[in-house]
Amino acid sequence: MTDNTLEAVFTDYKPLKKKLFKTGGVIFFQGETVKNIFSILDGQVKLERTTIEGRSVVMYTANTGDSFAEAALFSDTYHCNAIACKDSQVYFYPKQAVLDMLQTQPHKSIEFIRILASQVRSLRTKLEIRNILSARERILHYLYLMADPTSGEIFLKSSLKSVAEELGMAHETLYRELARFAKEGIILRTENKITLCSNN
Amino acid sequence: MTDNTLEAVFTDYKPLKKKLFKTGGVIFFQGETVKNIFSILDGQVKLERTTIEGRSVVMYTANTGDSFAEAALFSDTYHCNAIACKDSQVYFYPKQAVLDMLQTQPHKSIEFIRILASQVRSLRTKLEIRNILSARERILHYLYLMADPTSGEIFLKSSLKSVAEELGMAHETLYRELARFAKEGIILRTENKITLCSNN
DNA sequence: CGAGTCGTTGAACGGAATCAATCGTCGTGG
DNA sequence: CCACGACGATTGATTCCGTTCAACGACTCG
Repeated sequence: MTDNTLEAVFTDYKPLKKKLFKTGGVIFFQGETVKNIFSILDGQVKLERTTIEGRSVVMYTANTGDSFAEAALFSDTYHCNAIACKDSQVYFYPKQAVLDMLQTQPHKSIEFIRILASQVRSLRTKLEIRNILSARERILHYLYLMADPTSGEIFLKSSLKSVAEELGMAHETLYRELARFAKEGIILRTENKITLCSNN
Repeated sequence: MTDNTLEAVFTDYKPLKKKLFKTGGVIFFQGETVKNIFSILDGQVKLERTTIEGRSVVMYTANTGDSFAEAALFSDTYHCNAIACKDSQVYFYPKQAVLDMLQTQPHKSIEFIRILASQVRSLRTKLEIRNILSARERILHYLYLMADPTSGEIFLKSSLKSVAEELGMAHETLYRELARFAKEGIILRTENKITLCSNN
């Protein structure tokens, strides 16, 4: 849906470096010098940081087609760890080459701005959802935002468990509330589709 | 701290439109055609959306120096409402003029990319904090991120109440936990400063 | 076929929201 | 100038919602 890929920016940048990371493989560590930014040809990568107590906190989960660490273009070191959570094919874009390209090719930088702007909007939406304290209303608002405006249909691309993670709640809570919504007739559920029943 | 202002991008863009909005004044509504993007000379503006039940949810609070609605550059309509929550002086940057400028002046577009990248990083950090379910640990992690790495000092720029809002919890909870931290000797509190006691 | 994961539901506990009351400060207008 | 209202900070009491622990079926994959 959101077209977050850098590939459009790099259509004619041929000498791409590509590398396969096994599940658990480290693309970079927090504090390392920034040499590249990345996009995922296929797989999944988590950006995470460690808390004082040593627990890891997920900042962002990048999927196939997404780019990540673009924000590091203007930073000397990475601010988090990047770990492959599936076997992943990852493209490397050297930082300096990217900066040069943006400097010299206006339409590429506009495209890059478009991608970043789309990321900003998507992140704001996620934060907006988190600003709702009640789990029930948070889920409802999420469904409302995700649903097709006319049909009210939501096609689940990912597992409910990862949706729960995105919503910032225990997955059990999501299951329970969805069951309750279904019982109350607010939603209809099939295999991988949820339909919002608009009875206003 | 984060230099989110657009002014650097517009140093030589003279014919600025500036307007004063009283508290509660509407800069734009969701659904309106995008004509401008904005920055705040002085004041505070909330970007919000309405839920199905009619409650308003804050997406973003922009303060003096911040720009907002830059993500709307690539959108036909605004995706949220913008309301002044203090009397605010707001700069207008016509959308098309901005796009033209980015197209023609590479160093400006690089600067714009830098601003957007910084916003992405800041939003990711906020989201990272929200991924911690326990209020206690969330506050602790927030303090850790905000503190000066060497001195452990945190200077409170805003009210604790707005910090609580940013952390996504009731303000009473924040007060209580801070009091508890102080009692446990984890932090030291003075008027507008919190110091993390590093006893690892 | 067993290990791993998702989806689902139950039970119980605890933590965080909510309601409420007080105090101090600041700005404003009569 | 002082009273009043608004708001932030703080703390207490209570309620309830959501986490956590637990158990089970279904499914996939090696």
